[in-house]
Amino acid sequence: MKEYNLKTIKHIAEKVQLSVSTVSRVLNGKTKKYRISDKTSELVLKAAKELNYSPNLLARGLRLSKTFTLGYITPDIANPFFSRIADNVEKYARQKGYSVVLCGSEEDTNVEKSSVKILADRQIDGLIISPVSQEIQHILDLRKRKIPIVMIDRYFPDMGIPFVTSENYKGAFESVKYLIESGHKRIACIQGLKNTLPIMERVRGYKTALKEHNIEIDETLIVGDNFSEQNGYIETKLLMKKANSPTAIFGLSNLISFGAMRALKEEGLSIPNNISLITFDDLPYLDFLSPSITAVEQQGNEIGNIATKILIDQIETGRSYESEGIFLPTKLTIRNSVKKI
Amino acid sequence: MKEYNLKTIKHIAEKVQLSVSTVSRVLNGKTKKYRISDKTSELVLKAAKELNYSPNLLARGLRLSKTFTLGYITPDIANPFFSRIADNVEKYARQKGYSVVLCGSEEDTNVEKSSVKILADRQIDGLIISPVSQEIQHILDLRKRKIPIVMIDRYFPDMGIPFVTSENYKGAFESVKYLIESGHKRIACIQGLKNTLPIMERVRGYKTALKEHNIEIDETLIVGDNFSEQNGYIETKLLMKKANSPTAIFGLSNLISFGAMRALKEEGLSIPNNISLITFDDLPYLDFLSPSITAVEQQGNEIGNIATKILIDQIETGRSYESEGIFLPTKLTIRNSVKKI
DNA sequence: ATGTTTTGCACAAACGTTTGTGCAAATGAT
DNA sequence: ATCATTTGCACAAACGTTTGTGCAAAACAT
Repeated sequence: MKEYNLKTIKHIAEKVQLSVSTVSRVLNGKTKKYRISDKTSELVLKAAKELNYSPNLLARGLRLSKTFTLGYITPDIANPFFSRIADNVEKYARQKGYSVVLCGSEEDTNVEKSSVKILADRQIDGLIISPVSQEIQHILDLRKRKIPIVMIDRYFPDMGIPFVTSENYKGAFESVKYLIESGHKRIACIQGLKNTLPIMERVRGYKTALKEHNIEIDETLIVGDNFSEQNGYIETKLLMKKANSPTAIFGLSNLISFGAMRALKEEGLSIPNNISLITFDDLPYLDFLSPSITAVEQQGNEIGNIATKILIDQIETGRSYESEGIFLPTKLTIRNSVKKI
Repeated sequence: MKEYNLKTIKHIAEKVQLSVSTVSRVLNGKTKKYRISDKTSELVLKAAKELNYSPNLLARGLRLSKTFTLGYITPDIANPFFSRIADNVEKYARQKGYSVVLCGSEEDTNVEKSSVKILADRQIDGLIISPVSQEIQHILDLRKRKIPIVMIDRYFPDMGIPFVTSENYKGAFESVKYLIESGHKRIACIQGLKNTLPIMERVRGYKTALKEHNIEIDETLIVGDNFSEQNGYIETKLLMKKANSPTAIFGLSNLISFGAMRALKEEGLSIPNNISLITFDDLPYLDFLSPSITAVEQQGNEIGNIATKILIDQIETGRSYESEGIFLPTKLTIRNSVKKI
């Protein structure tokens, strides 16, 4: 295998006996502006092709203070909700000429902070993030550097940072309403991370639905504190041991509900006969379970696309996004996991 | 909000009235080598902290020809098999001080080519890739530039490029053996992309198992040609319309089998009474379906971790990996989707 | 006091780009 | 033939680092 020396603009310049500036201008299509003759232009292009030239994006980035790089910080890329978003973020970005560097926050603010710093040091042009907590100074710091940011799923309102999320309140409200209309009164709600807005909004939807139907809110039925499968599992176990156990569970995320299902199965409780279930996040397999599970669908694809579009728009126009938050409608897909009682 | 000017080494130098070289050396902990006094060292560190200095990784990368960046090219990050791998790749890399830029290939060689080029231009230190096809010149070109590469899942043997994959042959062999021992003779096999090695190996395992049990191979039962859910769906529909339809289906990936299940459900065929099913790729929900689905588990976490470890080892030692391929064992988890006949 | 070694740092080049400006040569006008 | 304009390109600086080398001043030795 023969040694392969990376070619630079300089090599082209030497080969065609021109200056690097001329070569650069030709390669960047600025021949008119700098009055490069067609003859030299062709010469340069031919040489570039022959040498298999490819620009060093580090150097360009350094010079231009523009890297065509986006950061994407996600709590858990293995979660299908986030991986679907990542898929769309990456595709959209690539189509627009941007690359995305993927960083995990592992649902841990300190990890998130260090990921933000790494991305900042890499001089990203913009950031997409689903922030772990309400601790956001590191994100505001980024903004001070004039780096556009878009939040996904989780967000902070009134900070002037645009976000794309679902109609969490409405989605939860409709679900619980449906449960109530099916005759349920003791409805448990297993939360994700408590101080995230989607969860706060979903819980608010849950509570409002109960109130509107004159059902007293039993705080002992509002349990859980993170997005893990384990959380769903444990809380379900505990719920079902209660003296006055619920007749329905509303799981506020896919993993939580999965944990709930695992617990119910272990306990020999059947859905929907012994207990009804509705979950946030729809996934294809939910339709194949017995019973199939009623779910609140979020538009993961659109969330990713829109967030990336907004971000790139901000980067390229310099304008900050006019309307702060975008709430995408959810859809309650009714299946067979809720019993009429 | 006050303007925030990014601080450079130069600003520190001015502030403490020293040269940039001294500052750089202090910041890089090279005080002994260059005999920087403790006094100046402390002075510099203090100033750096005060100014909230953070290094520009582009500039450093340019100077050092080392970016601490890995590329990860995957056919479909939304596929849980790949997103799990991505999760582990990113975590391992981060722990070792590397970032990963995520690129999709969309199961398309041309997209893959352009992704490779983008990453190369970004001067990545190494690449992890699940190549789409056997067309690999672009990957060999990367290698000519001395950029270490590790292949995941899909690979080409005997090219001197290390890879981490599953024991596809054995996993398939065991599955089909199990089907045969359950009394099945007409076993269909729905493939993914035909010219990928995992598929070739799985099909080989399938065929060998049949042969060893003196069952004639019926090529019309070997169908399908890509990894999509649709492929599984369509091929299953066609299979079940056949005069002599199979009694069992072996789906060679999670999405394929999911498509198969959808088709079977639509056709009103029940698993395992009307047809048995085994799938490659285990996922948590398979245990919750009725019936639960027998599956060949691949160690996604380990694949990601090992591949990243190998890659970074190569980058940092400069040695190419001694043994070319790593085959991780699969595990057949027997559930209730196969009927004894 | 003189010579030698050590200490402590600064200078400048380099990594590969992009771009404002300057300056000959070619072209045009009269 | 002379002057003005246009054409076509080169020079050099800059982006923020890192690092080989050079050179005073300080410390030491005699």
